[in-house]
Amino acid sequence: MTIQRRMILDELRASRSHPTADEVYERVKRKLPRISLGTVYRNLEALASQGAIQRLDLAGVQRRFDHAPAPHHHVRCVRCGALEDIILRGSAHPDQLVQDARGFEILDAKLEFLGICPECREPGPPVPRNSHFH
Amino acid sequence: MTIQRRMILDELRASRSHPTADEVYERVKRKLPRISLGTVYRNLEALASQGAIQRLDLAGVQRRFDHAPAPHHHVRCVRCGALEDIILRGSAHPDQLVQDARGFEILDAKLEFLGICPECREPGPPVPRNSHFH
DNA sequence: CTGCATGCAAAGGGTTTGCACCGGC
DNA sequence: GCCGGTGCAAACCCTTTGCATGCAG
Repeated sequence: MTIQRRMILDELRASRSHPTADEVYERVKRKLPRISLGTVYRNLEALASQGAIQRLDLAGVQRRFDHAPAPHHHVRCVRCGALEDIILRGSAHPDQLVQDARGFEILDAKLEFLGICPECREPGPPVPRNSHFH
Repeated sequence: MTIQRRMILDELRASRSHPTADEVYERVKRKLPRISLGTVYRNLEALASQGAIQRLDLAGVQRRFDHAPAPHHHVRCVRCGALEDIILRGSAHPDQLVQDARGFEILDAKLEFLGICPECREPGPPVPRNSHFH
């Protein structure tokens, strides 16, 4: 556990926003100005593979990282791209949703909701859209 | 509807495999040797935005394209990366799964299952793993 | 001393874009 | 001729990687 890895983990835990690697990099750089983006990627990867954090590979957008290692689901705002945790009604095994699995052995499911966040629902200046958010 | 766009659409419809853009490119190139990858991307994008086909932005992998414009769900093999359509038990609105939406207005959900495909379940030479497939 | 993690920069893969050209109208 | 769509290549973004250096144990 180097000082870089420590700061990266702290920064991630201090943030609720599921930051991207370069967001983590920008924040950690305030305290460790000589840290490199490569180091951030390497440490995020290492932390994820040891189960301390979670990689979020979401549909069609840049990868994000989650301080919480346990799997859970997310909502993404289709206007501004904001990403938040979401709470589902039940925690049924994905198998229970499947009628015909085409012979696959189902291990897991990735469920991402799309919607409009509270801020974007309010009237106001239009948020610049990004095709990735659809 | 240029000849290029026609061939791209035909090739996609002839394929069940949800090909990537470069796979479409390789296949169409057999009949139109001078077609460029840029043209393939532009036409896939155009076809998708006019609703003739569907872009699949899946979690953590290269984008794929689906000849079927209607939304449906998929299974991805975590070993070989194969992607197939899947049939769910019901067609409940995603809202019904959500207990706390954090103020979001839920519009849609992207649901992707992960599993092992029939081929990869059989004993045999191990399929080279790709970290993207997890 | 040894070795692993770092900083740096370059490479890599997938996708988008600028631009000149072409071909149909 | 006009104009949109093309081919080509370069640019782009995110991510990974090779390498020499440096710090920790």
